[in-house]
Amino acid sequence: MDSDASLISSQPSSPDLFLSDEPTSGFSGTVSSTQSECGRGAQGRPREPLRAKDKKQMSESELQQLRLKINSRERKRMHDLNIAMDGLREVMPYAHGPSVRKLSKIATLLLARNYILMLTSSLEEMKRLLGEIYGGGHHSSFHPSPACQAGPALPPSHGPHPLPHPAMVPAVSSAPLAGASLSPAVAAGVRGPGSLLKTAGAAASGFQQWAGMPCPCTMCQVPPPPHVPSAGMTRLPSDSK
DNA sequence: TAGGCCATCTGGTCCT
DNA sequence: AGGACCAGATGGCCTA
Repeated sequence: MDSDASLISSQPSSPDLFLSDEPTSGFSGTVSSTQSECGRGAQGRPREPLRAKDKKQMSESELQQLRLKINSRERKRMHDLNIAMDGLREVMPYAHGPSVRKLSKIATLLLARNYILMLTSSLEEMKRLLGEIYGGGHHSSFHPSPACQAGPALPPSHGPHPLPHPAMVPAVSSAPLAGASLSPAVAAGVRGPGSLLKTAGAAASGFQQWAGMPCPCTMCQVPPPPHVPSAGMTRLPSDSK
């Protein structure tokens, strides 16, 4: 534990020092920029702990400089991750606004998963309904060709609901995220029940309405799919890691 | 005050 | 060699 690096870390650099190393505020937000900006020669080398030798050869200040550089990179990486997380929050069908507490990271991920499952289910339901409408004939207008499968299950302009979606809200803000093994706070998706929405009641009452109009999406047109919402948060085997 | 969430640092591992 | 990625540790902030 007492390595040279820990020696450095034992000298807590001031925040100013860290910030001055790289202006993260000016970062472009291109998540993949750090991966593609520098051309690196590809060569397979045996991985061995060569850092230890190098560290001993480096002076104290050089080590500190290296540490600051690495820390800065890691900070930027985490900032990129947070920006991506914010982008995910923006497209989630959840009430946004100053009066709404921001979803936590774990809640965002779980909600996103739920949302994807819901959309998948909606698409399947749409296909089924179209199949019924146009008859069961194999030459009906509805044929699940690859091109049509990418078709408009929802209008292209159908963005995220300004209000919590009926299929999403219960899963996040009140009902247990069907993962069950999550902590209550995480399962609630917010820091404390009822604290996410100051106007939770109003939001909940807007279920079948979408911006004052009947919601065009299939979730509001047809009964909720039997298997998705409740099973939305069932944990994958890999989740249990 | 305990618990949750988060940012940051850090060392290790993997990849190019 | 350098960078990305990952996970553990730590401390601060906030809320019930």
